[in-house]
Amino acid sequence: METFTDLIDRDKVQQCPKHYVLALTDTLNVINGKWKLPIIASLLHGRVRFKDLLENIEKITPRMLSKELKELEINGFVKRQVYDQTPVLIEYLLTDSGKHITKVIDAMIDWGMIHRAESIKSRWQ
Amino acid sequence: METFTDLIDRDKVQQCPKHYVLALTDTLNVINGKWKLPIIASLLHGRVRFKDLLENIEKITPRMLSKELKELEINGFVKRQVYDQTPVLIEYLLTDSGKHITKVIDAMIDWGMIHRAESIKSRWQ
DNA sequence: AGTCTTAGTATACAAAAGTATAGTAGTTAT
DNA sequence: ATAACTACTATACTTTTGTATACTAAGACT
Repeated sequence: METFTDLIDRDKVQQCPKHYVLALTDTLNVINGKWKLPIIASLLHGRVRFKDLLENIEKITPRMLSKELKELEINGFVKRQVYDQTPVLIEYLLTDSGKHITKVIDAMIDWGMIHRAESIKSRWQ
Repeated sequence: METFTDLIDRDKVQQCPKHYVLALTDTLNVINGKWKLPIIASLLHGRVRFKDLLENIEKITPRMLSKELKELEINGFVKRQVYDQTPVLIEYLLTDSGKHITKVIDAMIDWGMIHRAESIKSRWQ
């Protein structure tokens, strides 16, 4: 597949297709904000309950957790599963799309680590 | 190098090292907000002047452009070069780190496009 | 002297994101 | 009857992010 890097290399970025821009802003929306990545990290373990997320993620309030989970669900990133027991059991889990975001996270960590190394180096030049 | 995906696969994410988290938030800080990616996209063409950025990036105000460029400069992502001519010429350009962010952008576009395809599919199931 | 250009800054405001704290509904346990 | 647990919601507030509009400084141009 043709990548963004390819487009840049050929100095064609001005014609960067709209579906690329859409895909990019989609991804940004999914990971952006203070709590999205911590939530995703917690869900990568498997199915988790509201209460456990509240405990695992330091300092998040129920309001923010509820809001973010709703957004992630609407965006098809997270599934909310209700088990009709008593007491009611509700579990959150990542969809397949949700699981695949690790590729993006890897690329981000990769860049971030190289970038840190380079900014330290350049301070001593 | 050990990736985030590796950590998840081995169910070890709880011990996810701090430098990974730092690298990840660094990257997120660089690309998030409304204007960062449009500015980066414009700078990928080469050296650009303030005025040209104002024209290339639709609807950005000089205040926001100035603010974002300063942040990107502080983060070692962009370089500001002053040519002592008359009239003064100032050019902005990406550092090497800045250029390499295309890898992250590629991963994001990739995920975004697959995710879009999957959410459309799942609507008809 | 007045206008143009470049590269911004200043001030005030609106909107979005996040925080703090308390409360609710439906059980279950004592 | 009262207390506890789960999964939230409500209200009010603060902080951050972004917008609108106008202005400045320094030289060049006429």
